Amino acid sequence: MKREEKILSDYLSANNLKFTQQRKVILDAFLSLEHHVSAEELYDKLKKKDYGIGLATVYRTLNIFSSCGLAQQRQFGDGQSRYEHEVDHGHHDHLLCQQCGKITEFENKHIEELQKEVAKEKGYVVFTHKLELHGLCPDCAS
Amino acid sequence: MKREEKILSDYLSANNLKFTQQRKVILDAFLSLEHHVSAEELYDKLKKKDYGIGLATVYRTLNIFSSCGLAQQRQFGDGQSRYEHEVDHGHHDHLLCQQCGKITEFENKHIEELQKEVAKEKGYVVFTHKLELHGLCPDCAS
DNA sequence: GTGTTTGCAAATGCTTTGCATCCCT
DNA sequence: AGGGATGCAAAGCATTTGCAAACAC
Repeated sequence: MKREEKILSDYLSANNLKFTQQRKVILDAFLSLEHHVSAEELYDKLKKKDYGIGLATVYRTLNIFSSCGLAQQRQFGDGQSRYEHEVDHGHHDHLLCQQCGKITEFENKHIEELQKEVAKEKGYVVFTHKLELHGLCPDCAS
Repeated sequence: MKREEKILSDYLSANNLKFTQQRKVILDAFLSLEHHVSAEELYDKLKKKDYGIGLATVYRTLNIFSSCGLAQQRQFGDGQSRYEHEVDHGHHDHLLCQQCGKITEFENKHIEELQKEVAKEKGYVVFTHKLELHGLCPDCAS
């Protein structure tokens, strides 16, 4: 059994929820897609395979994935939520192209240390952060 | 005439738009409120004064403010947009309390320099950025 | 005057919910 | 058997849009 499947399965049984066909199918589709998937995109992918899974179920399932740490929900300002895999995919931030919509990930330990300092100065206890750099990707910039 | 009023007035005439009563009233109310106002909050404030201004007009006007640089639109993930004054209020980032919703601003030149380095490494041209630190404010943390 | 703006209500787009039925455990 | 899960359609929100009347220039 895949690691992600075990995480989901454990979470479900711990909360008296059920490991249904749909949840398994949606998990596989979610993992097979690139990062930053919207509910609609996931639903479209499933529709092609004729599983008869409804959009509402996709939303409900993605919320479960968020709750058990399999996915992280993000909003980049285009009006819809996007979901990212969390397992085997450590924390990172995003570069976003305003023209073509491309999303590039990056990580910078030094920035994160400075964030901690800022939080400390202001007396905050910080659990997570979001950093987005908006501009043009290499292709669109040239 | 206030500086903000001149900015709006210039923008409107440059675009063949009109400086209406409503736009003036909404501008004053916007400036009088704290930062990070939602359209609904601004509308509620105006409703109390019985100007008869509709919510649609508030949205339309806030979009104009965004276009002429008087306001910046932000989404903190609670499902609605918030608008900030931009004039006399340089760039900054945010600390957000998950418990009470308090928003604290900060600025850190060093972090911004590192962001530029990251962008350069990845070949991006960056125009703006958003950095949010999510956690507990001093009051809620204790 | 004329073309923009307004308020209202209706429409939109994303997401959630109610409900009868279905399916895990 | 029984309580959670599903699909569908309807409801909810925040935001936008269509339209006739009102207004700025």
